[in-house]
Amino acid sequence: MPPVIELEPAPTSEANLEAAAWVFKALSDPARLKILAYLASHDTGPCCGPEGGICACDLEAVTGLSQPTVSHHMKCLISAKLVIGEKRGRWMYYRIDPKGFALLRAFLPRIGG
Amino acid sequence: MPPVIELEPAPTSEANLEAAAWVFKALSDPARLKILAYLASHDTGPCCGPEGGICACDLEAVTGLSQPTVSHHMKCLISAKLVIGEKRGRWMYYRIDPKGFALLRAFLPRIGG
DNA sequence: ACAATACATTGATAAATGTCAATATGTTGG
DNA sequence: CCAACATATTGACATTTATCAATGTATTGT
Repeated sequence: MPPVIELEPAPTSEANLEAAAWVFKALSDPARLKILAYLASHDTGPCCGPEGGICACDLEAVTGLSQPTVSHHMKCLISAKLVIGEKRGRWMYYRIDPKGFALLRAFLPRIGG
Repeated sequence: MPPVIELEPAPTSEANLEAAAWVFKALSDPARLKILAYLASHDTGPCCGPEGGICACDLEAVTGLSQPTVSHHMKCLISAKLVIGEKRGRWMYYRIDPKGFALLRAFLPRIGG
């Protein structure tokens, strides 16, 4: 169960360590990094046309993983506030969520980065 | 087994995804984040005096974990190039390794950060 | 050389994770 | 309403992970 991810400037409290750890864990899988890299570098995918953006089936193609596995990864990325999912019609469109990355940028200096 | 972590500017190749994922995985545990935060904010610890720096037994006190568990975590952080360990006499002294963080800073923009 | 110290390694165990097949849910077109 | 489609959820499984107790290794002080 994901911790509640607050976006405060954050002392290094226990709760903040867990929130940051959760974001890092979401980033600790190559498939999820590949998904993020694709989202970060494409506004549209081949599946659902140039209108919508990037949908789940695009990400199946990008990763070579099964549909349930992609769905699982997206849930993980969304829970870490790294991705925003928006349902339009039958499709889920995904895009980068800056909130998780903002948390990372705020947290990294506290651990040496 | 950890991937070989290269420090090249890095296209989003499979090898680079795995290297970055390995660093993120090292950061995905609250105990390791607490260790890094301590290393980043202290030049010396109470155990081995003001001379040496921060040794393993300092980190046992900081984390409340057993000695083998701390040793395991340090091995993980070192393999990700987030920490440098130096043995002096009986003690292992640890400090932040900038290389892992440099890899992160180079990689984050590729995934939306 | 010996005892004590500091850390590493091994072995064991419970919990979490990534994956897919099967199934369920919700949406659209006819 | 019904069939087809896109995605989510569930269940199962193998793998990985975090943890500690027990033991091993290396270094120091006497």
